[in-house]
Amino acid sequence: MENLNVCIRDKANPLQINECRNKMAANEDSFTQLSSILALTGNQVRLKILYLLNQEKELCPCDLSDILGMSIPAVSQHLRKMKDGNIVEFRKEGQTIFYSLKVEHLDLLHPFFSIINGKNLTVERYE
Amino acid sequence: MENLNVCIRDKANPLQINECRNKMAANEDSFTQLSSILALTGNQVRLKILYLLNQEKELCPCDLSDILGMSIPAVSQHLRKMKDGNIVEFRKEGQTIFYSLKVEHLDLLHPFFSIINGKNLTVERYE
DNA sequence: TGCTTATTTAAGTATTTGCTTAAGTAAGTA
DNA sequence: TACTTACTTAAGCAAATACTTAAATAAGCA
Repeated sequence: MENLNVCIRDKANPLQINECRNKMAANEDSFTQLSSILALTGNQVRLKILYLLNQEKELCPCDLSDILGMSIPAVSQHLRKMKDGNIVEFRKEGQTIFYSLKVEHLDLLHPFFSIINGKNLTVERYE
Repeated sequence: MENLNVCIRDKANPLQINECRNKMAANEDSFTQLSSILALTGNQVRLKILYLLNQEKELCPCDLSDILGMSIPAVSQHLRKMKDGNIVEFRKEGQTIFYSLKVEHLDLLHPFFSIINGKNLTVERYE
């Protein structure tokens, strides 16, 4: 970035800017991690898969393909992304592979499911 | 999709599949809306902007450009997406435009800010 | 009025995404 | 052993994304 288009208004608070910059630097890793998880949920197909896994406990690629009306490789590739992103896991039973949500990030995901179920956000606790 | 690669195992529960399919159809709009909001948060730059707006109440593109170390047009385009997505709004003061979070979706966003601040939702705290 | 400042918009581009089809793997089954 | 079945992986491609630079807009200010 050349940044020739600099804003030089004197109302800006350099102290505030600097504090913000430090905070960003300090939390760089958190932003990276969280945004990558949210990117996984920010796709309609994957959000549906996550919702279904939450509701049905576990499902195989075949079932998901059937429910979502899309090809098995397409589903499989979404599952791989989420497995790599550490929000789903699987177990094998014969040649069938059952996917499920990892407990680790359930707290992040649960409010999303509540929204979809129509239980509005403002009441989003469920203990 | 040609779906030649169909799974035909007999263990599948057609009743379960069908219920799921109905549920997906019934909530189609919710999935579309929520995933599009989550897609906005699933970008590191935008997540940072949202975090900063939450913390500083309001900021102009110029400040954000300065804090994030990126060009003003780049910031402006992210802000536009989020404005279109209805999660930020703005007010004008002279030639300066101050962006802020829309209250409407604060409940969805707040847990993200808590995670970044280290107040983790789950058990993995470290204080 | 003309010049500067703050911001947006537009056009161009490299990268990423999400599908497709085809091929590969691995666990039953005959 | 060979043939299914369930799934993954690879390659290819159209569309979307996120930046870049340059031009446009619009609000002060001299």
